[in-house]
Amino acid sequence: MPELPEVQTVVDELDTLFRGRSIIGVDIYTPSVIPFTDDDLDWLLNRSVSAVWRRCKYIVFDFEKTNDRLLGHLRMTGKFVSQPTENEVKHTHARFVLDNGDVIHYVDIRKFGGLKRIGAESLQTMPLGVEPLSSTFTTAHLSACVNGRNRPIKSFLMDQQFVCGLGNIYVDESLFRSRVHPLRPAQSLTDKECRSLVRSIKSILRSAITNMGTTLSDYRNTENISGQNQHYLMVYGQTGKPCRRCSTPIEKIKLGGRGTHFCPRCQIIDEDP
DNA sequence: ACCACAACCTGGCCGC
DNA sequence: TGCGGCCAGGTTGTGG
Repeated sequence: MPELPEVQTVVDELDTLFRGRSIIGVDIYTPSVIPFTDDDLDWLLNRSVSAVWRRCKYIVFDFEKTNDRLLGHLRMTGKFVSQPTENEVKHTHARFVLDNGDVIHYVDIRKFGGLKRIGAESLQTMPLGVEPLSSTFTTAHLSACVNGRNRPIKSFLMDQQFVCGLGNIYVDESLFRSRVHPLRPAQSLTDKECRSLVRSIKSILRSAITNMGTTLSDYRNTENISGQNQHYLMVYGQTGKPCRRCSTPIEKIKLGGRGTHFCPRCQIIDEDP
């Protein structure tokens, strides 16, 4: 479910809920999802949270008086909620009780996501690329990365080791805005197209964060409220509908096992027909 | 080194 | 109603 804008929305709320609070109770219902040992629980209980933040699509909990952290990932259907509905109670795998009485539940239908304790240096050794909203994500960086890579530009952008945080929705939307066909070999992009893509990606992610993320079915923020960005999608999930730029019906193909949406007229493969 | 693909789970939807 | 098949916002391991 969640890509960078959704994770950012969740993290902003988690930071408000957790920062400065101590975790005074932890209940684990599904150990495979939240594999805390007794040792981990001893470490965690009564410890104060200093910050909750995001790296790519990972959620990071920092604590006082320790260099260890909690690292979370929502994968497809994970969410943190303070107000679970009846339907979600059966998919709750853990709950955290804070010293102010708040209770935050980790809910995950498909059980792909989860939460684990990591050491201080773990984050740096993970194969994660640049943050797309940072000043290090530039035309020069993208141009250098696509050099020598023949895979489709969509597959390249989905790979978190070059640029991280993008997923299926925002890759399709960014390629549409920059009029680049998803099947174009990455190395075939011109500098001009790389420049355009960098700008599209930053702009689309920022708008999605402003809109509190895209809710298609599962995604909700911690108060179980939907995002609003789904109302602004140009190609994702728009199969058969007229392109909002040229009225040609939006097409959907399979690329790397993922549904891929594009306008066959705006996003051409051949640069000079 | 690069890249495609199956696997991990559950639930919703569509067609028969 | 029921059942099979396909789809889903992500990542990882395997094998060519």
